[in-house]
Amino acid sequence: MSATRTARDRARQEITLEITQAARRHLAEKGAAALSLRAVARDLEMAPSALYRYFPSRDALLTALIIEAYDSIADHVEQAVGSVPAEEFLPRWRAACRAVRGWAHTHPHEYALIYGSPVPGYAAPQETIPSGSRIPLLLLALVKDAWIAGALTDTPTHPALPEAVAEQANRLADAIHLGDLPRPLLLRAVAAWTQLFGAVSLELFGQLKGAFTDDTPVFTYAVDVMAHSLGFHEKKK
Amino acid sequence: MSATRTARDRARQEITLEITQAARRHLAEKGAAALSLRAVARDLEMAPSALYRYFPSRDALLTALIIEAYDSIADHVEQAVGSVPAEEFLPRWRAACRAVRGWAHTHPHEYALIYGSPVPGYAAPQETIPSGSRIPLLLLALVKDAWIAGALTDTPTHPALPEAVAEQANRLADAIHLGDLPRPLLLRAVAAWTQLFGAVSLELFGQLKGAFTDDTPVFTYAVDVMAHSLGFHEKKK
DNA sequence: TGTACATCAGTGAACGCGCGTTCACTGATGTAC
DNA sequence: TGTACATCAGTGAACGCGCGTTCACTGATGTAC
Repeated sequence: MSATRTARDRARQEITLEITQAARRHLAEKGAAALSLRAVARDLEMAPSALYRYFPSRDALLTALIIEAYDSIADHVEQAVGSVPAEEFLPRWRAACRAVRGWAHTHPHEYALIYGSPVPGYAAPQETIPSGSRIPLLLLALVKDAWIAGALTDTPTHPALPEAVAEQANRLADAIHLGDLPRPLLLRAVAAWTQLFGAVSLELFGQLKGAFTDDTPVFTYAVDVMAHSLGFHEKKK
Repeated sequence: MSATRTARDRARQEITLEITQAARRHLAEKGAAALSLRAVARDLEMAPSALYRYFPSRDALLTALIIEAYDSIADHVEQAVGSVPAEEFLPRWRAACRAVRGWAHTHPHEYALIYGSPVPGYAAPQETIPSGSRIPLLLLALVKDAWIAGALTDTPTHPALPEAVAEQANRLADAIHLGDLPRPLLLRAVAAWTQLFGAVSLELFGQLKGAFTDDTPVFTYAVDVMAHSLGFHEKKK
């Protein structure tokens, strides 16, 4: 029967897991470029050819790791946001940003794999999109929730939206069901997203080296400036 | 005499140039990871070992390319900014941002080399810092000039600067002689810088894929939002 | 429950590739007298 | 100006490395009767 799990099935699942775990360890320690099938096989004391029973190619293994990494950071952010009461919008926003940076710092190579320069000779397949979209969707949802709850200060109307921008904003809003979320707010949320990842990337990739002795307060402040520009604010007591 | 240039000297200089040019071509076509000494040597129809007369190692060649790339983008931005009258601050800002994105689009692999994930096994030496700092310094100078000219609207004071942030801002201002440029303004300029590169990187590295059908107007709008948050504005006629 | 065959995991050797770097060498260019 | 020696560019072979992938194979597990 189809529900019966044979010993083979079970072994297969376990070993697949062991392979991705070993691969993730290599990725974490040396980075994506140093990740080779042979190295993973050595780690597991298998013949290199044995891995081909589990992954059809190195690229397939890479894809699995990319999806894992996206899910790992998204889980981390979700968990951080979830630990703040739902109506505390500003703290939720801060928690999300802090979680992105925190994960990046504890998983630098994984971060580089998904948000750094594309791996040479590797084209990310469609399968990575759902996991890769989780964080931007989460950030947009956070903004939308706050807006619906009436918790944002008046959205700035300046600068006015040129036609072409409004069109792009409408398309995106339709695609991901944002309803009538004000378009300037939507665009600011996208900008906040780009800034968040820009700040983390520049820091992690060494571009900020020398500018500050401690990047943390600067990042935290930048997050608050972003939050402010989105209309988040401290609750009145 | 020391001023005399022998044929050997001249040849050496020319060939060094040919090597970096060939290397840059490889970099532009296939990316940094595919850049090998042997491939460059093949291109120039030299023995691979001959390159060691010009560069002590592959890493030295990479360093040369990194510096070239930083200088290339900085030249491009400087030229774009320079072609706008000095007192037109908002147009200058827009020109700078557009130039960064434009260069990134025409030189994607070079952009990835300098602003993407660090090349595995390669640690950027100190020598790259002066060239790498040119753009941030240029952006900060632009903001400072506008401020000195009194061309910015009142700098927002909210959110207030926590002590730790003020300290970092002061250090940076001292280090690069920004005088009494208001600290919130300075920090917003840094944030604008991170957003600029964040937007370009996310777009170039494929994270925005699917969100918009045309990224240009969205980018342009984001630049104007940034400019607005820095106090840039259209001149009154 | 027992047997015959099909499926599948894993092995080990091999292929063909490209890489950075070293080394002893040849021959041309530069320099001191 | 001419000669003797030193410097340096470039060659070609070699070293040692690691990689992804293929293939014919053995032996264990699963399945149909």
